[in-house]
Amino acid sequence: MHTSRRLVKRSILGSRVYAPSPTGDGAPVTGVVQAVKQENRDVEVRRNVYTVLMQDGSLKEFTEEEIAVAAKGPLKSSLKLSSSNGAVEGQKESSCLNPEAAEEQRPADGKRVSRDPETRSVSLLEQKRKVVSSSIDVPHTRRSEEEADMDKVTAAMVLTSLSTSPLVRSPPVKVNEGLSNSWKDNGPAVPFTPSSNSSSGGYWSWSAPSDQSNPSTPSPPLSADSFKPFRVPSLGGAGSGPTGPEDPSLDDQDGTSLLFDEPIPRKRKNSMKVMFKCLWKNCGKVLSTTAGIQRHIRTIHLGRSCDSDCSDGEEDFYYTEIKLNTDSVADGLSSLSPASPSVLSPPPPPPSPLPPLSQPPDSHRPPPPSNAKEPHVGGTTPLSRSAPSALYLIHTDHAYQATAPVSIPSSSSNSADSASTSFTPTNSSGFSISWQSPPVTFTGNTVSPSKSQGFGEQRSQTISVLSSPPRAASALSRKVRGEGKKCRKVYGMENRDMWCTACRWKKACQRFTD
DNA sequence: AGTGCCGGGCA
DNA sequence: TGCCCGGCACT
Repeated sequence: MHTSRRLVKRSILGSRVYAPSPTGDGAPVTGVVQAVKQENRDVEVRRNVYTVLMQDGSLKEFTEEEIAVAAKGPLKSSLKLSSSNGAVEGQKESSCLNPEAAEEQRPADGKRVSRDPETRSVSLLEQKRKVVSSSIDVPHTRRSEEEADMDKVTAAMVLTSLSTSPLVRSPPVKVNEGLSNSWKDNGPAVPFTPSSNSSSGGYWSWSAPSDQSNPSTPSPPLSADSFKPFRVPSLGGAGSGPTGPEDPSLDDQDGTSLLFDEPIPRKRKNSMKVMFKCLWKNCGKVLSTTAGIQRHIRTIHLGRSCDSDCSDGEEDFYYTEIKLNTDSVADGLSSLSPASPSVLSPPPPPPSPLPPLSQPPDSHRPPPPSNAKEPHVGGTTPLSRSAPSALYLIHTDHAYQATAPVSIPSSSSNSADSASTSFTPTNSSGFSISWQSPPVTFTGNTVSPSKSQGFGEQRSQTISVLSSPPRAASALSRKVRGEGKKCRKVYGMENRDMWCTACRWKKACQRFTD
């Protein structure tokens, strides 16, 4: 309501209108509204004067009534979104606004935007503002009705909310309706095109986790009813042209949607697991359910203790959906750090920057999970903090081999060092893993000093590993895999009887020692 | 998947 | 102790 009102008010510029002929012959002429100014002729009656650029290039001023009469109806305004020159063909008054909108135009509305005459040259920026403001649902609750200088302030607010909100929102349905009515015949002048929209949205919003320039509770609580209409067209809405209103449902099912409706677990690919990652600054909480992540955000970050029913939906801004390949990453997540993907897990540790200590400067740069779909979060994300830790483990797993007395490859010296600092077994054989959550992660694929073992077996053995000196002797004694010929290769399986006994017994070959 | 071989079971 | 094999690491 209020939103549309404002849109109406602002959108008159650029409208093509009929105006009385300046020659007085009665033949209406067309012109484009260039500016609106408000005349306060007396205290009570305020009237708008429209500066219209006539076809002949002259500028004329008309009162609202004059234009309205000439146009056979009240001066209607809709979003006159036009290309750069503001020329709007074919939209004229045919842009049928609902009576309510028309009514908003009346002088009686004391809150009409006072348009400075200097704005008669409608700049590109102005046009863009209109585009933006028409595409974005700015909840009226955030805006004061007393805003006098609407254009700039509104635009600023819109931009601000856009840039800070992790969620790109779509224009409210009402706006779309208006648009579809007035623009349906107007292909090129689509309010927003896929490119423009996605670019703007992608550009501003989400660098969220990495870009922490908007640390303080960025995005406003938007009214819940504005959610659904909005979330949709942001991505696919424009692809099919000016069919904005129909898009929502379609886009909602878009698998690549960045939007998260409450019933998230809809269609999931077999091997994909959907998690929800907290986007709060320095928080990387990953939970498996929307309820969980919302609760986390609500309680931890928003400081609200109440239940979800008193939520205004603000939590939605602070988490994102990520898809994990359950074969690899998710498994690592769930098995290595069981605490994280759990709804019931306690709140994460107080937000803190990534511990530089635990991360060797150059030895590892965990590639983001290939299948993890994240909304262009640059660099290391909270997720990648946990998931790649599996890789980390795998790397360090080689450490024990490197710590053989013979030589220590420099590449692994880092982990060896960190091992000595973070965890110091009796003989520093590669107990290096020292990243964030100490005990739990440690149980993962830690170094098995003596011999390789099954995963579960390693887990069960963790205690003993911690409590007793690793069997370094046996670990180190494991022969480096011989590269030379072995009995099996030489004689083949069919001549097994020709193998040395060791080979026959699956022991280290004694015949072809390296 | 193939290979090397460690750890452990069994007689 | 000899023999065998499960299973892991590595290629």
